[in-house]
Amino acid sequence: MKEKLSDLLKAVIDDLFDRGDLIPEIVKTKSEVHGDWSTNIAMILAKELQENPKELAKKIISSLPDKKWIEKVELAGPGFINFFLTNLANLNYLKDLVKSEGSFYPFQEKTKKNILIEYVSSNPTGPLHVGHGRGAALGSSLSNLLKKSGNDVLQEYYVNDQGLQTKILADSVHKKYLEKFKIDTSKINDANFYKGEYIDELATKIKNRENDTYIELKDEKKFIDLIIKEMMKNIKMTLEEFKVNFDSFYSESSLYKELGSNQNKIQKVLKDLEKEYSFKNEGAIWFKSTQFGDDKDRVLIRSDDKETYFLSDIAYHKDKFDRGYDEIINIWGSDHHGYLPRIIASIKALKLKSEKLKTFFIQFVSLVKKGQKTSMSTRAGDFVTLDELIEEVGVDAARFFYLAKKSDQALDFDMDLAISEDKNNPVYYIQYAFARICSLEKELKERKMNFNIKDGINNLDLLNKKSELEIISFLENYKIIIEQCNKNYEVHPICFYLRDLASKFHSYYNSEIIIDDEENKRNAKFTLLLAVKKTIKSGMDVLMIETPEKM
RNA sequence: CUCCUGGUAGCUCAGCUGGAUAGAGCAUCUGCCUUCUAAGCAGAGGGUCGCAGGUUCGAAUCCUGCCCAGGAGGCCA
Repeated sequence: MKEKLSDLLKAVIDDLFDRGDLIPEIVKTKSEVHGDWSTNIAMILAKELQENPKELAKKIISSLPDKKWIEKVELAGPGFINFFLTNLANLNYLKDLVKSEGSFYPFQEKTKKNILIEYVSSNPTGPLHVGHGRGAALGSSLSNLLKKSGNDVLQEYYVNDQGLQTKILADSVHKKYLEKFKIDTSKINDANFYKGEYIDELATKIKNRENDTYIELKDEKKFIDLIIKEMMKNIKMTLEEFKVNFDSFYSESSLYKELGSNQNKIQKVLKDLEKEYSFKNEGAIWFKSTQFGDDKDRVLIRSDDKETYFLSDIAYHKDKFDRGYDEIINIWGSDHHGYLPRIIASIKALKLKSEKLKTFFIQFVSLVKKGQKTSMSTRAGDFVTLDELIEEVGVDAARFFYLAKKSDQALDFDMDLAISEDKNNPVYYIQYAFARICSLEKELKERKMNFNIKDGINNLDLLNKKSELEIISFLENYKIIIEQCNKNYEVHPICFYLRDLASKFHSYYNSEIIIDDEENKRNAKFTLLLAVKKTIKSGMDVLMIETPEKM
């Protein structure tokens, strides 16, 4: 409908003002006194043409061709043009929705994009915690959204299996491992070792499986690889449980592999940068990132000749660009925001198109229980790992609560609310709406009545109560929300929309007998409910949250 | 000190790419189950959109300054 109105207006504006390039903004009205759709185009033009907006609006309105689907057009307020459509026209969206085969999704991108999205990428030095969960939920749902909209999406996890932290991890496990053989480890300085229970568990596991093979570390690299592999195994299990499916795990250490001609991806990128944008100072090699807007220059090779994490990350980003994506999305924890300028600087220095890179930041998560924020420390009783959170509140609630808030805002995760099984909990509230519709369909069958969609579609005009017209109109908002989400790379509006839709349904359910004695009306009502059901399913599918048929 | 995020109802948050009377939910108060799931619904009260300026026909939304909260500023990752 929006498109039809937009085309209509565009033609008129081109005619009157020779401004066919102007795309009029058409919005759904908030109040019915303003009609169904509205545009502020007259006020926009007024500014440009230095004319009275009301006069312009009048001119536009009188030039609009008569259409049978438009009931009336009104000039309102300072120059709004409000469109009132016929009830029949307002049913078009609903009809298309109901007729759609299988699952429903209202939006397709005009030009398909090839997108790489990287998220979670937590260091394999510990299990995923509740902070990672937020990135996991957002990244997977966003990927899903973009995919459904017709893009090719590759989801990638960057594994930091290289460098100091991995060595500390391996040493931490090794110490515990030695202790299993009653070997004296008191001389080992474990001040910065990882301490969690998982370290001990891993040591036990390795002892049980490999026996005393690693008491003497002849091949440290092999031991580190083994540890990382085990850590990643657990992380992958958690992700799978959380419905997060990566297409690719990109290992940092693979960047160090020789490509032939005695060079790896890191050395190659270093060479590129050294040509113009590097200098030596105090034994280290620096990148002149200040030339590209960074606050200070950054070290690429430390004075002990080791590569910095930054350098390998440049190589990683270069590789992402080389793989030929139209868009490269990073979802990072907000504590990395200061890191972005130097990455952008490196991309520019390598003469790559930095606009392709979109980085989104996720703010911190704190858990709230009985009104108290629980600290993120590993103290007993605190829920710190994602596994524990899932066990406590379930996958559905966890995903919803993560997703229901703008990601660049700090999240207070209300555990008690997430567990509650009543209308206070939006997840249950939405799922309950879906289950209620399913239950009605079941009840209909039990009463030996069947639902005839064709008949329902033909009798939709019988739905003329205020509550019915409101739902019919609101269904179309879903399409607008989905479009907006694609444009802004966000999913939280879907959560809010689904809650509102569920609310409108529950209200309708309470005010109307759905299983109407009158057959035509009954079919029309069930057609409307089918549309609600399909829309809830569609939204929940994007979020990857279950919609049980019975609760 | 510099740079990011944010500050909207008692609480948790939408709205922020400028538009019509600022929206939800929770909590509070009042009603609704012999009727398709009360895991629900209807109604009421509740606001200097942090503060002060500016831009304009119009500002919660954009700009500037200030206040408050959280975060970031390693040859760590």
